[in-house]
Amino acid sequence: MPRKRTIDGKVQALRGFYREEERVPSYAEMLALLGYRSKNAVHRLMGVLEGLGYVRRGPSGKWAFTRRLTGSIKLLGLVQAGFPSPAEEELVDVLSLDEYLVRRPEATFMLTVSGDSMIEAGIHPGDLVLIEKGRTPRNNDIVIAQVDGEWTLKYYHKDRKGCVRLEPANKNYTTIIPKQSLTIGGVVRAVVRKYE
Amino acid sequence: MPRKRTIDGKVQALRGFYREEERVPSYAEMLALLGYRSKNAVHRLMGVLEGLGYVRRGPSGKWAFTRRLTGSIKLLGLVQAGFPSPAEEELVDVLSLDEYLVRRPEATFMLTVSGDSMIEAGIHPGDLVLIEKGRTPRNNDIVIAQVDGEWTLKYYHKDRKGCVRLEPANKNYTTIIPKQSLTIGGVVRAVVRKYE
DNA sequence: GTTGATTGTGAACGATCGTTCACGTATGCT
DNA sequence: AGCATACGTGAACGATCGTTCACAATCAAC
Repeated sequence: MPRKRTIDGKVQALRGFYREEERVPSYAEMLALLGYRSKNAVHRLMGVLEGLGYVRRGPSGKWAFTRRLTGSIKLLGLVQAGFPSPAEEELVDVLSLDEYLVRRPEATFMLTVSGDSMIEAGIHPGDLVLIEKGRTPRNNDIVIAQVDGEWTLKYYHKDRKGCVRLEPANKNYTTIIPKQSLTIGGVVRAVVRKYE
Repeated sequence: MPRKRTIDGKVQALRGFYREEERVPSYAEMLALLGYRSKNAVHRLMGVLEGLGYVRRGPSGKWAFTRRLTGSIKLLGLVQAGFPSPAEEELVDVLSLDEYLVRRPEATFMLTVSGDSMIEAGIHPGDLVLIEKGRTPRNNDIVIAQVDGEWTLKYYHKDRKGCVRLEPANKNYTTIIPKQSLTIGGVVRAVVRKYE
C-alpha cells in the first residue's frame, strides 16, 4: 500500500504542474517537483506511469499526459451506490467533458437556448446546447431548424413518405410541418446547464 | 485580409498539431509545420500570436497554448440572432467546457442521476450532475444530501430559525425535513445531458 | 524611385533536453 | 544471514532546444 500512496503523490504533483503550465514538465522540472535527485529516477517513473496509463508517448515520441492525469472531473457511479467520503474516494474514471461530449470539434458549437418550446425535454431557457453540424438527423433527435426564416429547437420526425414534422416538447406549442423551406442547422448532441 | 487569412492558416496548423500531440510544438517542428525555413520566423510569429491571445508564456517562461487555440467548442450567441453559415461563421468565443464548468477541480466530481425527484428542474434520470464539495449551500441551491441513510438530490432551503428543508422538484414527492441526521455531500454546479 | 517598416533567411550561441551508463542503497524473501 | 530485486544516485553523451545576430526580400506610402 505504501507503494500506491507514493505513486499517487507523484501523480498529484504532476497534475498540479499541468494545471499551472498546461504542458508536460521536463525531466529536470520533474526532478525538483518529485523530490528526486537523478533524472534516471524520473525516466524510470515515466515508464511506470506509462504502464499505469497516466502518460503516453505521442506520435513524435515525446511524452504527453493522458486524460487520466489532465482531466479535471472525477466520475462516480450512481447516487444510490453510496457517496464518496473524502478518504476512500474510489473513482470510476477521470474524464474531460470536452472529450466526452464533442466528437467532431470542427463541426461542433454551442449556443444559448431562448424560449421554452423544449422545456418538457429538460431544455430550459438559458441552457447551453451543443450542436453538431452536417449530421443527418434521425427520428426523435432534437434539431435546430430554420422554418420560414426563424430558428428553433424541435424534435425531428420523418415519416415513411418523407414528410417531415417538427414537434415541440411543450403543450403550449404546436407541431410544425414546414411548408416552404426547411433547413436543419444541426443535431443537438448535449445540453449543459450551469448554475449561478 | 490576406494577412488575416495567413494567420488563420497558421493557427489551424497549430491546432491540428495540438490535437494529435497534446503539446506545444518546438520551434523546429513549427518550422516544418508552418512552412518557414528559419526559426526566427517562428519566433516572431509566436510574438504575434501572443498578442492575439492564442499563446501565452507559462510561469516558467515556456510557451503554452490558450483555450483560444486548444479549446474545441465555438460558442455562439442566441438562436434568434441568426444561425451561422459555414462561411461567415462569426464566433463569439472558443471555450473549454471543463474550464467553464469546473472551478475547483480537486473538489468536483460527477455522478449519474437516478430517479426523477428533480425532473421539474430539468434534471432527468441518466443526466450527469457536476457536484462541488465543501461549499456551503445557499437557499434554492440544488444539493446532494444524505437523509436518514439515503442520498438524494433536492432543493436546499434554510429558514431564519436555522431549520432546513429539502424540496423536490416533482409533485409526486414530498418535502423532506430531516429529523435525525443531515449530511450535505455537495452543491450541484451544473447538469450535463448527452444524447445517444 | 526612394524610404521605412514588415517579414523571412541563415548561421551561430550556450542552455537544456532525454537517454544511458555504472554504481550505491535500501527492501523483502527464504 | 545471504541473496535478489527494486529503486535512487551521479555523471556523461550527443541532440535538440529557444534565442539572437546581421542581412535579404517584400510591400506600401509618398
